[in-house]
Amino acid sequence: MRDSEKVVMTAGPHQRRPLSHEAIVTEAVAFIDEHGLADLSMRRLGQRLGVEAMSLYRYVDGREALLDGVVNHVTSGLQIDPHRALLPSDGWHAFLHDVATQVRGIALEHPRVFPLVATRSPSAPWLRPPLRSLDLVENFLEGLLHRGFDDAGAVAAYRAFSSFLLGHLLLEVSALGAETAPAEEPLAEPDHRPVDETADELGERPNLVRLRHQLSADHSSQEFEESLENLLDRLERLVA
Amino acid sequence: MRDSEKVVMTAGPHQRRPLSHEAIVTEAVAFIDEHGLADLSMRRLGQRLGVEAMSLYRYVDGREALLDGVVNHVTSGLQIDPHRALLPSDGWHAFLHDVATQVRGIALEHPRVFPLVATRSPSAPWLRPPLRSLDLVENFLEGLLHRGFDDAGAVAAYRAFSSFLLGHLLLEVSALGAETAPAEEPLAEPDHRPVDETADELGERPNLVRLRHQLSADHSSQEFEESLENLLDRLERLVA
DNA sequence: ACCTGAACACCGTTCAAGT
DNA sequence: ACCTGAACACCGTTCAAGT
Repeated sequence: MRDSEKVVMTAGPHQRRPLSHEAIVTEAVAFIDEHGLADLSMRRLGQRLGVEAMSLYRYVDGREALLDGVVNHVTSGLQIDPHRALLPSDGWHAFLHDVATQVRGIALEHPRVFPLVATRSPSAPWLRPPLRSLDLVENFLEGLLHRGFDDAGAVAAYRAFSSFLLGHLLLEVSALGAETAPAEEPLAEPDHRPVDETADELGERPNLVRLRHQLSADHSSQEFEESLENLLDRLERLVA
Repeated sequence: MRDSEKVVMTAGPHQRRPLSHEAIVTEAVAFIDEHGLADLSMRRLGQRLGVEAMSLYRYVDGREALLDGVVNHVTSGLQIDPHRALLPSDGWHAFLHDVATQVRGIALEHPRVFPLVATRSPSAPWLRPPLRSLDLVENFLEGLLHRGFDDAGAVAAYRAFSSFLLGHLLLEVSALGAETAPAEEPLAEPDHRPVDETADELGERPNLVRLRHQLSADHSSQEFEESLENLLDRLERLVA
């Protein structure tokens, strides 16, 4: 850790609600949202809860288990009810659209947690991120089967859908990081470079120079919807 | 770190080739391939190079910079030559297929490094994982423009392509992790559970019980090819 | 029952000192 | 020029001891 980013985390004995697995995990999520995963330590988390780090070990099984808890916590907000109709004219189309929108909501609410959801090893070989719990997948499959998919189709849809969500949402939160990360010390040397400051870095790369604004432009919502529609079209072939 | 997984890393003073940025990064990649990112420390990496940890700081700017170096190193193997024809009848179709295959090759060669490629914040807002360097993106865009894409089409293709690669490859390496992770202590209690050992964990989840083998089955190569073909079809609409 | 002090084996990083 | 010893401020984790 460089000296300039040494973290002091002065938030003193915060509240001192009764400790519990739930309370600890919730606070860990809040911490990562604010400071990022790299700054999360058992000691600092304890401090935020008004307790010494060692106390946390009564409720969580170490740091790795805590991170599993964090992933479970953010994904447990998902409501996948396989049998309730979402609209008058419900179908698997609406069902998948709803699940996709919910997962995207989580990713955007917790952009610094989502990479964890995307990259932690699933706990069983039949689970894939980002729908990584037994209940979530059971309900997801049931929702599709209930709406006309056969077994093979539902399995194929689970895979294609997982891959779609991972790709789009990771790209989206990664773009969020790219905008905020370079602003580490925004007040350092306000303007010592020429107006077109990026010309130097980009150098002899004419396409990048010409297209960098288009490349940075954010159309993630539309792209998400369009790609999702495309995926749904593809899945038409799988429904029995 | 639980006691059972305490790492001893007994590989003594390995070689003692002359230290350099390149040598250090290369060894770091090898280390992550073998032991995973969590076990990589400056001290252990120094040990592997026959040197004290402090010596590494002459050549790399700390651990975070080392990880950036690791990401650059594995992606620098990519050969994106925008103007050389890959086949007699070259076109953007073949060009994208080639790039996709190369990136997939990297992910499968370094499954424990790829999550880093996928999740580290890009160094500029016009870069997206997994094609995260200025040269890579410049060549990628040039390759498409050279084969008939206009500016907007090339930018849209870059995005769709990035998302596709991220999703598929992360899903694929994540599946690799799920198979190896539970086998932490494979000799502990060989068979004390009933034959259908998974029935307990899966509980009242009939779809999972019935489909778990299909869910675990690996068809990643075919799925990659098929989804890629689908993406290429979609991109037809973008070419001028 | 719940929390802590003290301790252990590790970290990343700096820097004056060695060769 | 290149490497190291010693030191500093941190880690995760255990466990006997306190209340």
